[in-house]
Amino acid sequence: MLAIQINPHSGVPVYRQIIDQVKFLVSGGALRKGDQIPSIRDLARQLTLNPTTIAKAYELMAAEGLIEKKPGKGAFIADFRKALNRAEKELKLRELARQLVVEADQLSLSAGVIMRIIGEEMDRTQGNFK
Amino acid sequence: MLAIQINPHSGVPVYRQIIDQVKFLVSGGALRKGDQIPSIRDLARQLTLNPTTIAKAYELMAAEGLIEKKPGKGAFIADFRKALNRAEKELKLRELARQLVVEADQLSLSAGVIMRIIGEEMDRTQGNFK
DNA sequence: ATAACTGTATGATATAAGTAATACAGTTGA
DNA sequence: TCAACTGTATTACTTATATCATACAGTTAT
Repeated sequence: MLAIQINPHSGVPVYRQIIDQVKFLVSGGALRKGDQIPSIRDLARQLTLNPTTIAKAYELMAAEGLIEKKPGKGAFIADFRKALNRAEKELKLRELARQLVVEADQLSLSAGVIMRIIGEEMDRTQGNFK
Repeated sequence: MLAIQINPHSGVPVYRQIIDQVKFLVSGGALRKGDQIPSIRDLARQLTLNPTTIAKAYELMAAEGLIEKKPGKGAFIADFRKALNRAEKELKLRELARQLVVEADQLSLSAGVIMRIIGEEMDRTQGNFK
């Protein structure tokens, strides 16, 4: 059973918390392509939430290409890496990069520091970087 | 006069657009520490918006340490780099870095590609990186 | 075929976010 | 001093967000 913990009083919408946690689990390798995640209703019961709320999270994840929903079967981690081509991926990342660079510039952190911090975060993420 | 352009139909709240543009102008060197920015009421007139909306943007920028508001005088770009110490700065940046790394991992972009894109964005930003 | 499961669609409701109207209060500089 | 400027505070209004209740419709496996 998937270990999803939500905090209803965190201020972060629960549907967002669900997405973040699934992403985190995928990122850490706990969930892999093809793995089944709980059905909308199961997770709704488990978290004592309305199924519509879970459906919203799943809907958004499916739109991102993170999962695939199969009516009658369930929801599965998708091969989302193929959903976007190389150029689209880079564009998506570039947005985040620009945001980070602008922020870093305003903090007057040097290029070296920025690169070090990113490197450290890569190490911390148990993804494909090791 | 400050060149601030807002788009009321972009979906992005106008107070946020204002903050983003000021940050952009600071980042690009068009605004420097000590420079005066328009008074709340001036900008409100200029953009045909309620002063309260501008006040909100200024309030948030002041809270971030980006500007200083001086009643009776106006608002000025602050020496915000001194507002945070080194550790706080890095912590702030680390948050953005983690977000970027998780995203990049999910897109299965290599460390090399990530570093290249960030480098390119640094070049693009006319900040202190050159 | 049909019970038990999947996700889907529609509408209601409560809360928060964004913006505005308006009145307030302090600072400046002739 | 006082007119003309600064930012501030309170309140109201509108729109968007988040969640829920409930009914719908397709798929599966016995």
